[in-house]
Amino acid sequence: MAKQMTEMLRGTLEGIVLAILSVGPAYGYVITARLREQGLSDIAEGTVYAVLVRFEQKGLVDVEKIPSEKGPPRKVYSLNAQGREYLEEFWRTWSFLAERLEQLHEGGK
Amino acid sequence: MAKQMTEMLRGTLEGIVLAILSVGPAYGYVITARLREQGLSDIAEGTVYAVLVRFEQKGLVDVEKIPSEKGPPRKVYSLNAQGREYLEEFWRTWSFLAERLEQLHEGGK
DNA sequence: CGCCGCTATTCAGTGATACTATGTACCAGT
DNA sequence: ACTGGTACATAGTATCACTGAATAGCGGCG
Repeated sequence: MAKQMTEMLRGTLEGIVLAILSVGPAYGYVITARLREQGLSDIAEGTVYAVLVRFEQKGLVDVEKIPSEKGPPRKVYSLNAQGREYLEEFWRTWSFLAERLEQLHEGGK
Repeated sequence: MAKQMTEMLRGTLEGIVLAILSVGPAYGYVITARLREQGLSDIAEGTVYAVLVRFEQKGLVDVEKIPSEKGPPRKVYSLNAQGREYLEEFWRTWSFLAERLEQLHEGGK
C-alpha cells in the first residue's frame, strides 16, 4: 500500500468502519470484504479486528455471538447510541478537515 | 484538541504543510501562524518543526538559513521537484479517500 | 540595567494506531 | 485426508502528532 495511505487511514479507518456499522450490524469478515469492494483493498484483516476490539472497549457497539453455517461463530457488532454519537463527532471533525484541504487544493492550482 | 482530530491529522498534516509550501517558501514560525489562521488552531509548534525536519530528511525541500530582523535566524524551506511530486501523490491519495468517505457519509444519511 | 514579550527553533518522552505475519478453528466438497 | 473458504485473534514493529519543556536573539519599558 502507498505509505501515505497507511498514515492517512489513521483516524479515518475508525470512522469508515463506524459508518459501515451505521448501515446495519456486521462482523469483521464482511466488513473487511466490504472495504475491499470499496477499493480499500490493502487493509489487513487483523487491522479491522483490532478496530472492532477498540470499539467494544470504548462501548460504542453491542456485540452478539451468532453461529455461522460455515466456519466459526461470528461476532456481530451493532452501533449503539454512544457509537452513533461518536460517528457524528467523527463526521464533524472530518468535514472540517476536508474543507481546509479543499481550500488548499484549490488555492494551490 | 478533539482526540479524533489528532489522529485524523496523521498523514494529512504533512500534505497541509506541503501545500502551504507549494505557494512559496516559508519557515516554521509563519507556517504555524498560517495554520492557526486556517482554523487549525491547536497544532503545536513543535509538531510543525518535526514535519519540516522530516521533509528535509526525505529530500522534499531545499533549506536556506536567512537572518531575521528580530529573533534568531529563520530556516526557510522551499519545495523542490521531488516535493512537488510527493504533494501530487498526496492529493491523489487524499482524493481517493475523500471520495470513499463522501460515499459513506451520503449513504449513511 | 533587568525584565518582559515577541520571534524562532529544537528535542526528549509519550500515546495511539495501522501494519506484518502469523496462529487457531470450523465446515464442505473432492 | 486435503484443500479452500469462512472467521477471529494477537505479538511485535514503525510512524507520527502531542506535551512540555529549553534555548536564543532582539526591542521596548520602567
